[in-house]
Amino acid sequence: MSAKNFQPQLQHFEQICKGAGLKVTHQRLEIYRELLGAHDHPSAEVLYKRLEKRLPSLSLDTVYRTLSTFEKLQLVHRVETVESQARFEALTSHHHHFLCDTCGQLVDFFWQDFDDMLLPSALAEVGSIDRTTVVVHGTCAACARKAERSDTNRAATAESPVPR
Amino acid sequence: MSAKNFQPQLQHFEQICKGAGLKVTHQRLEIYRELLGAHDHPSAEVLYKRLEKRLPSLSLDTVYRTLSTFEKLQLVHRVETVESQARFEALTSHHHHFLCDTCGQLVDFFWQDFDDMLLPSALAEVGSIDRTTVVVHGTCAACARKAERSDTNRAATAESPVPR
DNA sequence: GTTGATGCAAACGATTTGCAACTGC
DNA sequence: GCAGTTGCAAATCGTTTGCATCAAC
Repeated sequence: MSAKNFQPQLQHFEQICKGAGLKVTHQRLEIYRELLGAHDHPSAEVLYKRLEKRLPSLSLDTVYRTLSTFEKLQLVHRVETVESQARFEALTSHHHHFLCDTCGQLVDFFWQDFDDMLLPSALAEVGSIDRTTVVVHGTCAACARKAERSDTNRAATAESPVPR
Repeated sequence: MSAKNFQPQLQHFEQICKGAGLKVTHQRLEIYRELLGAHDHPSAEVLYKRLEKRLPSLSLDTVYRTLSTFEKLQLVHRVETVESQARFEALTSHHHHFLCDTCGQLVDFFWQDFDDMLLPSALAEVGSIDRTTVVVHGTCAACARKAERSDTNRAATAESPVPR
């Protein structure tokens, strides 16, 4: 699976930790490495299950605590879903999310035209802005196939204007 | 507070319920009315606290159950935050959210230029799209004032391109 | 009168916390 | 060696569920 080494990212990781006065423990290193190799926005629990093979003594609490720490360090993002379980991703290039409201699958996508836009100027008085994401809700192809019913007008996709 | 009557919306509400074969109970009516008048995206618990003055026998479970029902009926939206508590809003005209990462305050804003955009065509193969929202993360003016430190370069706001 | 809705209490699942043992620096 | 970190167990919090009672149609 994740046979990659991620040398440059891991060096950056160590620098961030040391810069913040945090110890580079085995657990932190492995949790971060796992998240670098994961592209499915795993939850704390999913990460834990994957890691316990490599780190038998690891505890779920540590995964939770470590992810919170990483979030403060801006090493990972907590992803917005509407589920009860939070899901995480290591910081990579800026992207947006398609979220299947049926199965919860998250798909990343890029959207340069959006990233180049100016936000409405009215936001200036609301506060200062850290980051802006688009969340597209819908039904993924697999779920649509499963639910194939008499729904004929479900074809609204990308070549029409943004729905609602 | 919410002395408004919302006659037209409430009639629409009754029609939706009856159309779905659901009884128009006192609780459902009042929960919906409260949400119509609330503009702060209350959580189930907050709604419950506001309503128990008017409906002393109301139970929190009913609020949870009723909100889930409303969501299925597309009468309300569950709002994306990163907190543990879900927050709700009655459906109105389409808008987007500014979310203060410090205090959790949600501010609605409108963005016609965005709503008119075409989504990236690559999304067509991912699935069908129901709705698209922009979530702007940042620090609201009040929190920024409280945290006023030596942060000088916090001025990035609306007239610059979308961050990241 | 039926059927679905409510209130209550108990269960549940995700996340957090206090504390003693441990480990990186 | 010390401060920060971990693992464990217990607590917490939001939310859901089973069931008997109750109210809308």
